[in-house]
Amino acid sequence: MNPIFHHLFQTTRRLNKQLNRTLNPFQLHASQWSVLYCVQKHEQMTLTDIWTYLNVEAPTVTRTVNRLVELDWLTVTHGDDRREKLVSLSERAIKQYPTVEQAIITFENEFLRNFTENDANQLMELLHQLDK
Amino acid sequence: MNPIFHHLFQTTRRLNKQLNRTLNPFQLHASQWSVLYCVQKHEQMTLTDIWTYLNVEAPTVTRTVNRLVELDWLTVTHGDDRREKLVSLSERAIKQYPTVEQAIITFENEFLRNFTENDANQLMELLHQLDK
DNA sequence: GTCCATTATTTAACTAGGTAAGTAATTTAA
DNA sequence: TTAAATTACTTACCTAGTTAAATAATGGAC
Repeated sequence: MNPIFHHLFQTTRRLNKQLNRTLNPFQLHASQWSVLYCVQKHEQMTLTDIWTYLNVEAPTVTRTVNRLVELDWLTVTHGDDRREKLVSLSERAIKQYPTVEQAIITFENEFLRNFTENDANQLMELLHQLDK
Repeated sequence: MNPIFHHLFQTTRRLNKQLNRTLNPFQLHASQWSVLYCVQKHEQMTLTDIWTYLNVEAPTVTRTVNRLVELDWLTVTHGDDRREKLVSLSERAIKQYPTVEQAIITFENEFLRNFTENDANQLMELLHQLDK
């Protein structure tokens, strides 16, 4: 296995693990947060909007959204097209969002403490290069 | 969510997915391959050796090794310390290893086709920076 | 030698990713 | 206007990561 791949996998595993620990006080996981994040940003999204944005498969999002509805972070309504589910933050989520967001920002700064603006740009550029 | 994290997650998800597709003809998955790879490299490893090397938790390796034994890619024996499991490639795995390895190498070259030696070093360096 | 701490592995239960195949609503086209 | 194709989402089933707690073998202190 190419050492680059090995390192990529290891870094993202560690990132995910530490994100989970950060979110633990809120009973949230990293992937759940990424859904909350984009729903908050767009105010309202369909499931297709979400899985397209996050670049994961539809069934993954179905499951995560259902869980977040159970946990009262999300609410779901229907629009004119009755196939679609319209997802938005619950009342409770709207109240708690800033607190969670602050914990995430603090964590991100810690995780990137050895990263300059330039390092960040370089990394983005290199990852982009792999996408082509 | 910081765009760097978003991109890191997306890139590794895509890498994993494409690795799985590459390995599909051999009825193998990416994580299973990473175990075969390090066992082949070290000839014989304990479970602890494996999860330390791969930097994952012990139960993950227990499960993957069991599956690979079922699929006749690995064989397990016991040493003097009867708590330990000594893992090595099966006869079948030794025969088929070069074929799988070649498929992986071809895939890696394709995945990294836009990457120069210098890009690779830069990426390694940046990931290393995040580990500190 | 016996008791206790440590080490190696496992089990159980959860989240999260994937594919393949299914259902129901909508759209297209003849 | 109805039949076929497409779209949105779900269900079922697999791999793979995690934590917490259990079991069994080993090693050390006395």
